Order: sequence, then C-alpha cells, then structure tokens
Amino acid sequence: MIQLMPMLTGTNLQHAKLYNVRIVMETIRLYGPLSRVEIARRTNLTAQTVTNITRQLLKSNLIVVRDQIQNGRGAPSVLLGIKPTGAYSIGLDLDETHLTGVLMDLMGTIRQRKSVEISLPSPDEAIQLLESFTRELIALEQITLDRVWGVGVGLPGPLGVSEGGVVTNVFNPKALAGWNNVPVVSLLSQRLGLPVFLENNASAAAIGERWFGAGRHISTFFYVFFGAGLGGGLIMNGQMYPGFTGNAGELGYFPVVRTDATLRGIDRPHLGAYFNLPSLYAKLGESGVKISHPNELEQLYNEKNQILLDWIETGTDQLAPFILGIEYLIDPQAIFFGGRLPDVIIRSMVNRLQRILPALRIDARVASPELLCATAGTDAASLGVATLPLYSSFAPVPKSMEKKVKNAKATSKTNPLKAF
Amino acid sequence: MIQLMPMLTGTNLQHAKLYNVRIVMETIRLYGPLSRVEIARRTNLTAQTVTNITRQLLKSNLIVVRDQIQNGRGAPSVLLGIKPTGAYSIGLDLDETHLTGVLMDLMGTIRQRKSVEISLPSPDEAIQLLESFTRELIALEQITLDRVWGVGVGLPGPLGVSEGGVVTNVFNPKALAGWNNVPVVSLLSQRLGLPVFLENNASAAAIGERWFGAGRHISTFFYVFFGAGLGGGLIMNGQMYPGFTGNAGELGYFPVVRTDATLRGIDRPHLGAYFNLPSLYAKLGESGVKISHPNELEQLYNEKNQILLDWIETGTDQLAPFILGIEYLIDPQAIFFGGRLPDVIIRSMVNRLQRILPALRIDARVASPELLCATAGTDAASLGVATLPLYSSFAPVPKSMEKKVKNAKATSKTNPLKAF
DNA sequence: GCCAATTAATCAATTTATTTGAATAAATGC
DNA sequence: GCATTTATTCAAATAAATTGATTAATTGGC
Repeated sequence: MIQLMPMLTGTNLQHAKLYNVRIVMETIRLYGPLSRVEIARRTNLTAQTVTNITRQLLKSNLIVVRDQIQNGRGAPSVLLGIKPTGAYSIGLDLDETHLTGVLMDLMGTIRQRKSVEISLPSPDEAIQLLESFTRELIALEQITLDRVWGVGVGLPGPLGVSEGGVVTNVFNPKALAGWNNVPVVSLLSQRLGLPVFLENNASAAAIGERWFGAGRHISTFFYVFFGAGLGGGLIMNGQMYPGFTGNAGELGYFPVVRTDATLRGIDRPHLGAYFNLPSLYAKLGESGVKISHPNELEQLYNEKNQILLDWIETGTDQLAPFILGIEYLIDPQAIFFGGRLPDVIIRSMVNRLQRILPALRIDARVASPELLCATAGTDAASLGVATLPLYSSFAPVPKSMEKKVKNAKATSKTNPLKAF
Repeated sequence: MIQLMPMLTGTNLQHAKLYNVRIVMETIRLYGPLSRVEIARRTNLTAQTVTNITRQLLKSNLIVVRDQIQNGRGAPSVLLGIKPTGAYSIGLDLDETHLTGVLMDLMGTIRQRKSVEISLPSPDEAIQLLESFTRELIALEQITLDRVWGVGVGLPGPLGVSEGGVVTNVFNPKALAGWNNVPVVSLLSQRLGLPVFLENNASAAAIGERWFGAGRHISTFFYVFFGAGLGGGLIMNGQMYPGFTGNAGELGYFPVVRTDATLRGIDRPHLGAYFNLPSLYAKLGESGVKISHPNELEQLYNEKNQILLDWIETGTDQLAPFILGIEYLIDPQAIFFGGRLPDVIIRSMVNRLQRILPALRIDARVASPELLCATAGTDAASLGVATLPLYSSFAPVPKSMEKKVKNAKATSKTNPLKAF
C-alpha cells in the first residue's frame, strides 16, 4: 500500500516519438477524419512528422483513408480516420449479482455482449467464468485472439491493494466475501495470454465516460456510480485519479453527518449503507414486490411505486451535501451520474439535485459544475473496463513518455505500439 | 472562465531535452549532492546524457561541484549539488491587513525579508508597493535584477479569473473590495521587466510546501491554509490542481450543514464566516483584548485566554467533517495545516482533529492520511509565492515537454532554461 | 610495490527522431 | 491556359540520445 514518490524519469527520442504517435491517434479519434495538414496544425507537429507517423499507423491498420475533400484552391485533402476494427478490447464487469461482458472496437462500439445473473462466485469460479466469457465473445465476433489488445475486469470497490496506482490483486473487497488476496491480473492473463487490467467498476465507468462518452471533451469531472452499491470515480486533467490508497471518490463510505430517520439505527451511518440495491430490494420485498434485476425498476418507477420513489428521494437528499463537497473541494467541470439503474431513475435524481442544490450553495460562487446523466447506460461499467486496454495503449498520458530501463520485462503484450 | 480541453500537443527533441534538464535538476535538488552515475541510475538516463546535461548546468551556474567521494574500488565520484545562488526569486504576499516580501535562493533559503501592516490598499497603491518592495529586497541582497528569475504575488482567494489555470487578472476578490479586473501580472511585469506569477495565497502555500517543505516527497496532499480567512490548496501528482473555475479546495466557502449555535444567525452558514481572523479579533475586542497581529495570539494562547481557546475548539470541530470529506473524496497521502496563525495554535488544532476524527470515520477504512503541521511557519504564503518562478522554470511537469509554435511570444524571460 | 579489477566519466561514432527546404501533384480562378 | 494555392512527400540537415571504446583514478590482493 505504500506508494513512494514516483521516480524522476527522463525521456529519449523513442519515447517522445511514441508519445507523438498517441497524440496523433487521439487527435484523429476525437476530431477526425482529418487531413495530415490539419493534424499538424492541431498538434503543433510539422506536416512531415505527421506524414511519417500516419504512414506507420496506416501500415499497422490503426487508421484508414476516408475521403478526399476540396476546400478552395490547392490540392485536395486526404482525410484520415480511425479504423474501428484496427483493435479490439474486452470488458468484464463482475459483482456479487451479475457478470456482463462486452467486446468493443477501437471506436468504442460494442460489437458483442453477454450477460448472466450469478450469486457471489468464489475466486476460482470467477476466473473460470471470466476466461470462458472472453473466449465466447471472441468466437462470436469471429476474430483471433491476437487482434484483442487486452481484457479489462471490473469489480465493486474498494479493492484494497494497488501498486503505484495499478491494481493487480484483490484483497478483501467488502462486496466480495471470501476474496482474500486474489491475483486476478496474473491468473487471468496467464490463462488468456493477454494483458489484463483490473479496476473498481466506478473508476472504470468514469474512464469509459472520459474516453468514449461525453467526457471526451471534459478534462476534469466526477462520476457518481450506482452499482450494487454506491461508488465514485474522479477524472482530473484527463486521467483517472486513484488517490493515495486507491480509494479516491469512494462516496459510499463517506460518513453521513446529518442523521435522518432512515439511518437512525446504524451505528456509523454512511451513504452506501442506505443507497444500495440489496437494501432497496429488501424494502420492496417487504411490500410483496420481488425484483431480481435493476432493469425491472423502470416499470416500478413508471407505475409510481411509492417505496421506490421514497428511496430515490431520500437517497438523493442524502447525496446532495456530498455533491456540494465535490463542488467545493474538487471544483470539476461536470458531475456525471450513471450505473446500473435505469436511465429514467438516474434522470429523476439529477433533476431533484438540480432543484435542491442552489438553496444549499453559498451565493458567492461564480459557477457550478454541470450535473449530467452518463452516456453509457446500464452497461457503463463493462464498457468502462473494456476501455482500459485501449486507454493504456493509446491515451497520450505523460507517463507514456518515460524511459523504461533496458532489462524491463518484455512489453510486447503490454504496449502494442512498440512496433513503432 | 471557460476552459477548453487542453490542446493535444506533440513534442520534439528540443523539448524532450529541456524536460530531461529539469529531471536532472530536480533529482540533484531532492537527493543531491549526487554523482553523474547516480543521477543516471535514478533517472534512467545514460551516463553520457547526464554528462552532457550537467556540463551545461555547470556552465550556467545552476549546479556546482561539491565533493569527491570514494565508495569502494574504482574512480571516485564527483558529487554535484545545486548552486543556491544560481537563481533568485521574490515572493510578495498581500492581503487586506499586511504585505510580506521575501527574497529566496534556488534552494529555498530566505535571504531577505520585509513586512508591513497595511489596511485594504487600492490596486494603484498595491502595485506601487509591490514594485518598491521588490526593488528594496534586491538592493538588500546586493544583486542585479537579471539574477532574479521572477516575482510571485499572493492574494487571498478566490481570485475569480484564470486563463487555462493561470491567473493573470484579479476580478472582484471577496477579501479585496474595490479590486475589479486588475491586471496585476501585466502591470507589475511591465514595471519590473520580470516574469510575474499570481496565485491565491492558499494554493501558493501548498506549492511552497510541495517544493521546499515536507511535501517534497509527497505527491498528493491537501493544504489547509489559515490566512485572514480560511483557504485550501490541493497538490495532486506533484502539481497544484486549480479546479475548473480555479476554486478547488476553497474550504472557506463550503456550506456548513450542521448548524451550531455560533452560526445560527447567519443565513447560509459556511466555515469561513466563522473561522477568520477579523471575527476573532472582534470577539476578543468585546472582552477588552486588542490584537493587531496574529503573532500576538501566541501569548494569549499560552495565557489560556478562554475566548481564543473556545474559538479554536469550535472552529476545529466545524472543520472536522470537511477533513473527512477530503479524506473520502480525494484520499491524499497527507493533510497539512499552516498559515499565519502561530505554530502552537496550529498544533493544537491538529491534535484536536487527531482526537476527533477516528470516531467519525467508518471503521472499514484501511488507511487515513497523516495530519501534519506545515513546515514553513507564518511566512508560508510569501515563501509559497516565491517558489512560483522557480517551480515554473525547474519543475519537471509534463507540460514543459509540449512543443511551442514557432511564432509564439519571446520566451527569454518566461523560460530561462531556453539557453539550453 | 605492483598489477588486475573496478568504477566514473568522457570521447567518438552511430542511430533515430524531427526539421528544413525543395519538389511534386492536384485543383482553382482569372 | 497558366499563375497561384495547397497538400503531401522527398532528401538532406540537424539535434538529441545511444553505443562501444577509452581514459583515469582508486582499491585490493599478492
């Protein structure tokens, strides 16, 4: 758990180039299709450098010539765009109630999807299941394993153990009883021969929103995630911020200072103790309504089920001060709300927050963050973890510029851009 | 105020080299004196590259040969250290009650200091005063203006206007009535012919702690700053995080949800309305104790003045939930407490918090951030703003690697490392 | 006291990226 | 029909890190 100050690492030509490759890829992805000259203008690179880099990207099948367009005089521009099938990625979102797997392409389109309801799997069962899901998704798409750049796995946080911000093992997560020091990353990557990325589902959903959702053009936002429990993820300067112990944004375990009647029984009331699906299911069960999947809540909401509506309102009211805390401490550009709850419910929460919050704010504040519904829908988490391998390969994060030592482990799998 | 997604900017050899120069400087500063081989080992650069870079740094008088040491067999190491007088910087901390100016060297040592008590200066008076303070400090040290790499100016936040995270103008700060859209940076830099950096005093204190204080080896921390009012600064991944509107960490305007008797009268209670020096002075004045400088509080504290002790205890109790918010949302490695209050008072607050907090935390939490007294003492803010020019020139932040366009403004003054 | 071994630092040549300036090609507009 | 404009690329130059050899200083063993 001890995280030392990161090493002060220099760079060199090769890594500077790799960074430029990422910059070009990302520019095309976000603003493409673009001509080489336009890429050069947007990145401050010279046209010649862009020519060199795009030549290699074309050869590697990561981009493709799209069109030729004429703007005024002069030679027409050749527009370059991302080749969606240039790379694939797999995302697996597991919690105590379900597993969802998706196969995603380079543009973030879900091409295959599988889902199953389960109940608290053991680590062995889970690894088995994750492997078979991966192989089935690849078979469905009829591609070979080598075209998949990695597998992302999402679990309910907090996961406990991280190494320099990278989570490899799962240590006693609260939501997964019996999971004690499970090396998910090494177990699964050995079985599959693919790079595996592990992340708590809330942070993963935030990364997904950042890379493929409305967060593509927002560099700093908070993501409130409704999974089996309540979680949160924080994106700052375009990168996920894990916190020192890997628990940044863990809204669910934030102590509730104001004690409402609903929390009176609990010793140390915290938001997650109230705002979670199992406790909602239990409440509904008492009134004779049986629910087994969050999608069924949509109908209940439309039927104006009073228990559900009360749960939403009370939970939102308890959430409001925390949203204020995010505003004043982190001052993000936006706060997203997403997760496994149906869109209508999330939208009603956001609407209620927008009504409540102005009265709580100190009037002196100039601007407040936008409250937005997440774009990914109920598969936000699996979509989010699927972005992890692509993010790791293509995001132009400063870390990608750092020199690696000579005798570091072979990076052929973990950094596929090494072909450059 | 609108802050677009930062441009995706490529890099080139020259900027990669500049980054390596900063990496070498910072490695020597933090861990020096070091031999060239040791620098190479710590930075992943080759010995030859380090030789080349240190040769130029020696010629530029930024580093100096310190010693030769023998470790075992082989040629002895030549140790290189920062040359403290290789660069100077000036910091000016202004608020409605005082101005403190310091002249600092490259190692963060305060070499000259001036201070004056004033009352709410107009912008014109202030600029005049800032200029004369700067010239007096330089005269005291008997150096020429060209050896000063810049001037940092600190004002009580929130300052209102920032451009891409860089504050240049002051727009209606709450603490400085009559200051409406004052272009502090351009006014002062024109008069002095030096780069000027503007920052709110809390963030500046945090940067000072990061660069020269205990934060040198802590990459993520929060800084609770007691100035005339209450402020906060956030350092993440070694860099100050300003937030989208420049107000991240603005503790003072965070609404207080729990309403104590002390805040009952106020319409929208917030922490800063209670926890500020003018209101303490007023309270003390009612009981016949006249205070004009925060240093005088130390004696009152030692005399166990009940009004002061109550103010500290109540304020700390109100602060506690906010500290929890920082823990759960930001999950920093440490939280520093510093500012213009005497050390004994800050220490008593930290002690009280350490007693209060465990009972409020959800027991499931694995690790909590350390609560620490800041190292800089009552000059934290002026020390902090003095670090801004040095930080800007020498900090190995990723941004320093970005390519600048050809016809950008001359950078001779703003980036003195351009000699390389 | 000598000499092989070891280590720090540098020199010289090589490699690999971007940059620069010229060339080519395609389309427009007069 | 032709000068102009623009996108792109070719070829040579430039500038950084890398590599391998070299030098120098010192230790430890005999």
